[in-house]
Amino acid sequence: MPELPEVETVMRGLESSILGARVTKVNQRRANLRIPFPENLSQRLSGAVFQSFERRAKYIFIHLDDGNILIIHLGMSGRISVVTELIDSYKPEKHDHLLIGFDSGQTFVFNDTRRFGMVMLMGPDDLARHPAFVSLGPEPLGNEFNGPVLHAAFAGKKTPVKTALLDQRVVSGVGNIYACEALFMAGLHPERPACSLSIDEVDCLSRTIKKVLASAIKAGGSTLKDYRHVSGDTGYFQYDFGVYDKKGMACPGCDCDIIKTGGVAVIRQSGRSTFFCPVIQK
DNA sequence: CTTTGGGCCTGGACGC
DNA sequence: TGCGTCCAGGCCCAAA
Repeated sequence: MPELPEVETVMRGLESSILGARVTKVNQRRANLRIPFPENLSQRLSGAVFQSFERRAKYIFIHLDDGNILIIHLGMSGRISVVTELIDSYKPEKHDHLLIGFDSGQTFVFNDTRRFGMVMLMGPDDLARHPAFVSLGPEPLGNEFNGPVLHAAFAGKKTPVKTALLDQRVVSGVGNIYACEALFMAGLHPERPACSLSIDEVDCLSRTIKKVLASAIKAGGSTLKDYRHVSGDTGYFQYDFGVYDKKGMACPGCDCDIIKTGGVAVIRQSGRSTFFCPVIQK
């Protein structure tokens, strides 16, 4: 489900609903998701204040007042909701794996059907050394990400540009939807070897990545299936997709005859579906 | 080193 | 109605 815009939206929702709340009780309802829950999670969280929130790549960092950081990854189907209900009166639903109750009377609910999500808890030193974070590429919305930086990251990479964009060491936070959409907006064919793009093409691509991510954040992310804001609302960027999930349809940039062109095409690259317009993406 | 493929899970869509 | 197959927003690891 969640790529950068969805994770950013969830993080902002947490910020506006439980900033400064103190944990009163934790109900961990199974031993693991993709990885085991942290040891003694309940004891270590109890009494802690959720002091600030941050997104890095597709991870949410929650800074606690004891200096530790609660890290959450939503995997494919992870969903966080904050309900105005005491933890003891909340009736867990199927796939609710972690409940955190606060002194504000609210309850944080982490639901994850497929259990590809992750929860970690560690101090800043361990975080800085952790293999999941050391090799993360630049944040695409920051100034540290631009055409020259992306061009350098593509240098020597023969892998298709679409696949390269999914590599979190190249740029962090971009997933399958926004990789397809950014390439579409840049008019670039997804099968081009990453190293074959000119400076100008990569410059354009770096701008379309920023643009599509920023637009998607404004729209509150894309809801295909599981994804919801912490309030339960859906995102609506899915209505702005140019090519993703639009096999056989006319792309919005193209007035060609789809009977002749077949409309939006789908191919498989490294096991993932890539949607693109064969007419305008070269 | 780079790149690909399989595995981790559940459930929905589709074909028969 | 049921069964089998394929597919899905991500990430990690083994193998080539």
